[in-house]
This record gives sequence, C-alpha cells and structure tokens, in this order.
Amino acid sequence: MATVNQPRQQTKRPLRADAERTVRTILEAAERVLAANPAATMEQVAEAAGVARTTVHRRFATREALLDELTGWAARQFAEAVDSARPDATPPLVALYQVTANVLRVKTSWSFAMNRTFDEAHSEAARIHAEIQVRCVQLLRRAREAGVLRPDADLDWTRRVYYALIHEATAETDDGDADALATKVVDTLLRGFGSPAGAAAVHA
Amino acid sequence: MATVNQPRQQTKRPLRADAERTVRTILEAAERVLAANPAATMEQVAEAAGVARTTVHRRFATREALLDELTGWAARQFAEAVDSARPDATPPLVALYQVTANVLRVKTSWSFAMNRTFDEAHSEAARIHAEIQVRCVQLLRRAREAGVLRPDADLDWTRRVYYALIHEATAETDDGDADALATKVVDTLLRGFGSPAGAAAVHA
DNA sequence: AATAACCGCGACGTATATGTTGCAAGTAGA
DNA sequence: TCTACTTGCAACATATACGTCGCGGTTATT
Repeated sequence: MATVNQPRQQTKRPLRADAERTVRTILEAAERVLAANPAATMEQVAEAAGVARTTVHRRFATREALLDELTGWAARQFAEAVDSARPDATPPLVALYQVTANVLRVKTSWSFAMNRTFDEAHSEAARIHAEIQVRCVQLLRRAREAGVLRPDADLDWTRRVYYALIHEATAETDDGDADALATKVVDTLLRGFGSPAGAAAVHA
Repeated sequence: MATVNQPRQQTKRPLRADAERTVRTILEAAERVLAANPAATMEQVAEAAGVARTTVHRRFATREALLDELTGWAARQFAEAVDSARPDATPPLVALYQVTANVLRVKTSWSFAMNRTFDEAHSEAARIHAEIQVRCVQLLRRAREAGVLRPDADLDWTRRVYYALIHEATAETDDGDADALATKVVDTLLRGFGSPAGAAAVHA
C-alpha cells in the first residue's frame, strides 16, 4: 500500500517577523518569475526569492496555495486602488481618470496575479474581481447618465474595452507615469482614433 | 551510460490520404483542447482527436513540433484572411472593415494558435505575424492620411488597441456574424464611447 | 541567556508527461 | 489481389516537478 503524498496542511499561527518577510519576498519573486513564465517551477520561484525550495513549501503547502495567496493579495491591492479613488463620490469623468491611474499603478507590478483566470468561483480573488466589475459598470452607468458616454453605449462592451485598454497600457514600453497613461486610456476610450470629420471620409 | 530519449525525427515524405486526414484531425483537436487549457497534455489532445497517443507522436515528433505546426497553420490562415481583403487596394475605411471581418472569422476558430507567444523569433509564425503587423500599420497610416483617423493618432498605440478590440470581440458571448462584430470593432476604434458633446460634460 | 522558531541542505518518495519500440490488425491504392 | 502504409495497444525508459522529512546551525524574541 503506497503512502500517498498529501500536502502538509499549513497551520495559520502568527509568524515571526523574519518569516513574515520571507513570505513577502517569496510572493514578490513569484510575481516576477510567473509574469515572465506562467509555467515556472517552484525551484525557479525559490531561486528568484533567494531561498531554498523547501522553504517555499514550508510557507505554502502546495503550488496552488501559493498561487491563491498571490492572486488574493493582488486582488486586495486592486480593490484598494479602486476604493481610494472614491468612484461613487466624485464626478464620473474625474473618477474614471482617478481609478484608471490607481489601477495602472498596481497592475504594472502585478500583471501575473491580476490576469490569472479564476477557475474556482469561490476563491476570494474571484469574488473581489466580480465586485469590482460591478462597481465599474456602475461608474460607467453614471458616466452615461451624466452625458460623458453616449446614451446608446453598451456598458458591458464598454467595460471590456476599458479593461483591455488598461491591460494594453501596462505593456507600454516607455512606461511613463500612471497619470499620463491614464489620460491616454480614458482619452482613447472616449474619443477613439477617428477624426471628428471622420464620417465624411466614407464618401471621399 | 544512460540511453537518452531523443525525439525521433519526422521524415517529410508525402502522407497517404487517411494519414493526412489524421493530421488535420489532431491539429483541430489540439486547437480546441489547448484553447480551453493551454497546459493540456498530449493524451488529452489524442483523446479529443479520437486517436491513440502514440499516433500523435507518430505525426509530431515532439510537443513543440505539434505546437509549431499549429501556430504555423493558424498564421497562414491569418495571412490569407488579411490578403483576401486587399488592404492595399481599397479605400482605407473599407479595407478596415473587410480585414476586421475576415480576421475575426479565423480568429474565433484559432484563438489558441493565434495568441501563442512566439519565443523563437525565427519561427515561420513569428515572421508572418510580424509582416502582418507592418501591413496593419501601413493601412492605419493610409487611413490617417485619408482623414479617417485623426492627424495626431499614434499609429503604434492605435494598432495595439485595434488588436485588443479584435481579441475582445472574439470573446463575445452572443457571437453574431463576423460582419456585425467587425462593425462594432471599427466603430469603437474610430468613435470610442464618449458622447459628441462629451468635453462639455467636464464642466457640468 | 534560554527557548522556540526559522532556514538551508540533502535525501527520499511519488506522480505524471514525454517519447520510444515492436507487433498485430486493418485499410488505401496500384 | 497484393503491398505498403497506417493505426491501436501494451510496455518500457526517462525526465522533471511536487511534496515530505529530519537534522544542524542560526536568529528573533522573551
């Protein structure tokens, strides 16, 4: 009868200060390494973190646990970025800029953890992202009612394009500061690239 | 002295008709399976194709070879889709619609193979994609000169947003026909979502 | 200073994916 | 019909990633 290798469950007792630091170091290293190669191994993460592989396993029972912790952490920072922009309390257009800038700031540093697809719908990260998505649509609706968006704008499509623009902005080579990028994103979202007299060009 | 497992090199002699069919079946199955799960195993691909795993290995020496073939095939279809729209010979706006519709048609069926990142810059697929990218910028430049795009449009940023919109459009749940989606994409690209009187809203 | 926690290291066990080989049975095509 | 190609199957070899365990040395905390 083979003894099955079951992951050792991680006790949740308070960590010593240095251990706490190690955890953060590992998570940051994981983000870096996995952003470059999502299939990276535990060994590579450990190496990037400057610790032994066994230490990683000491802190995170399984690979899944590490990934979950990482995405959870990023999600919380994401939520924090949105919240601190007070998207429900400021004029829609201002909020749009503010939220965009804040989100860009965190997303550039957490590209892997933020783009990870959420298989299990019950994970903390999935819940947070879903909530934020709802708030995003709310903001867009307010923008539409305020006349910032066209009355016939499809909010769901708008949101997806908005997300895509943010994603694309994080890949900018000359990553200027978040505010400049945010301006670029919102500007593109609202105006697109057509010339104001664009419609006439069809008949040219 | 351990005998190292080196992939058996695939002879490139003409295949019998049924074998040719098998190859296509495998590639199509690989696309389906890998689109759902990029880390899918050879076994899963074989199962989806309705063949034995060994048969897959008979046709594709290594996993890499299969992936390369897949991306190569998709890239050729991509190029074909662009070419058949004659983007250099028709008015920019028309070409934009036409290219978009054609590309959407193939991209919906080849989402995995088209999004695969190209590590080795010397692969056929990478070359094709690079060429198409150049032609895309050319088209956008023509559009700008024709007054379809704003004179100050950043062509590289425009192209990336264009790509992102196409990508997003392929994920539409109610995947209407390619023409309708193309209209949506080009419309969004040119006009964005802001109301024409949008600028005024800032002062509201 | 004493204690408990932490870490590196080496070793081990396990699971799984990849790739190979040989053979028997079936089938396309001349 | 005959032949060469093709396929499924079972078995094998190998590499690699994951996870565990124990020990000795170090460090934080009291």
